[in-house]
Amino acid sequence: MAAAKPTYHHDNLEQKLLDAAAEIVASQGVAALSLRALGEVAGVSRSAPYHYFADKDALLHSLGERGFTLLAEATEAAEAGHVDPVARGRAGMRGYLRFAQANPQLFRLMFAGVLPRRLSLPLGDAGSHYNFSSNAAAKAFARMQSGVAALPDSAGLDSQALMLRTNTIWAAVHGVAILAIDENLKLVAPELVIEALLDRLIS
Amino acid sequence: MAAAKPTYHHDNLEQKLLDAAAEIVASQGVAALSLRALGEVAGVSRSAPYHYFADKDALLHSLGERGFTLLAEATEAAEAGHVDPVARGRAGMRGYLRFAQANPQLFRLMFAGVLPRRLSLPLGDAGSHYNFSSNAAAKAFARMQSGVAALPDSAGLDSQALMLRTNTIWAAVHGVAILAIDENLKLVAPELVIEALLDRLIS
DNA sequence: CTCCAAACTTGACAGCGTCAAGATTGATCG
DNA sequence: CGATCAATCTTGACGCTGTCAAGTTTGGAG
Repeated sequence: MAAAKPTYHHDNLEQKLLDAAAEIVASQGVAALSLRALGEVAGVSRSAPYHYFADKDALLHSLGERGFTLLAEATEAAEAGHVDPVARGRAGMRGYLRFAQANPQLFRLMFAGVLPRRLSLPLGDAGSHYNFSSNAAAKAFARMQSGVAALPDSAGLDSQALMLRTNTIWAAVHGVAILAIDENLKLVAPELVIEALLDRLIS
Repeated sequence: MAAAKPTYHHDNLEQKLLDAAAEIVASQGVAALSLRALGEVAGVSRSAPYHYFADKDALLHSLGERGFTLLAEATEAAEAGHVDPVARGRAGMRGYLRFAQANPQLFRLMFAGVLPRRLSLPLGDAGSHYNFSSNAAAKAFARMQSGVAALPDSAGLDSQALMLRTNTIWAAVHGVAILAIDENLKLVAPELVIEALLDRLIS
């Protein structure tokens, strides 16, 4: 048992706070996350987080950022081992769905419009900009885009057409993920819906 | 100017409250909706709503219910005039997207997982049940399903296959709508994405 | 005219995010 | 070793929130 008395210096409290916040969100949803409960879990007072996050929104933003990094890792891991671009693409999309199912509360947080302060980030090399709620999100999208570019049917597409195709596939898969975690696809397994979409969209 | 003094009996205060709440949500988002502000707008005290709604969640639930009714009306209006099943289906989906774009905050509320107390409603005539966050949502889905059933490619599909196809189309369109209202498709017009999906999914 | 149940208000409480002011600490320098 | 300081964390306080209990007003029935 560590001291129950106030301790003033921790190491890496920022990470500890993020971990605790992630656990609360995962288990009870974003609505249940209060700075006071967070402090209690992290063994720290209610306003300690203000030294690392400007306000609660900034904390949620960091949580979302982490989420997009995890999402990118999950799809990357799902693609690993596949060499055929079509197989890779399909595997990645299945990974996207599985991530959402495994982290429903986090996924909702990432896309529920809760995240403030969207960033305008340079995307690709054309100097075009893409509004994303996080830096990691932009990277994840860029990865996805290069995967789509590698598909046989994408040969010869100009950048605008490639962007359209990437958005199309993404939107479809994302729709399945969102509806799946809200249990709105109950009568049909989400995996079946994903396969049906991939059959039509990826080749 | 009506009396500034407390008035104790209004007519149809429930509707007045819902209207005021809808306006606040539409203009400032669900996070800005407080019962106190609601009471002020409706010219009533802070706890008057408790006579019509068990709590704030119940009020949000009613707002969502109204949203699904409006969504159903919007898609129905979009389909009106088209006789060809394919044209009807495509028009309905375009209406779905336009509704989301015209009512982003409401649409988010309907699908953000904010809505509590999902209902388990009988769907169709097979005695199967479908979890929906509102009664009107179930009706809207049933309408959509009958539209999909009318498509030429749906001929001979059993109920499970038909359900799969409905879910597939819905998920794809819903994904576009959700990403569109969060401005994540900025580099490509959402309308283009919808058309690309309808080309692949509806025929 | 009286009375009552429904409609609405007021007072109060705990919990929330946030800020200002104070307490504690490990590190640095004489 | 002892003093000093900036970084770190706590405590107190404020206004806002959802919610409930108790009180007030009202239209209508008897």
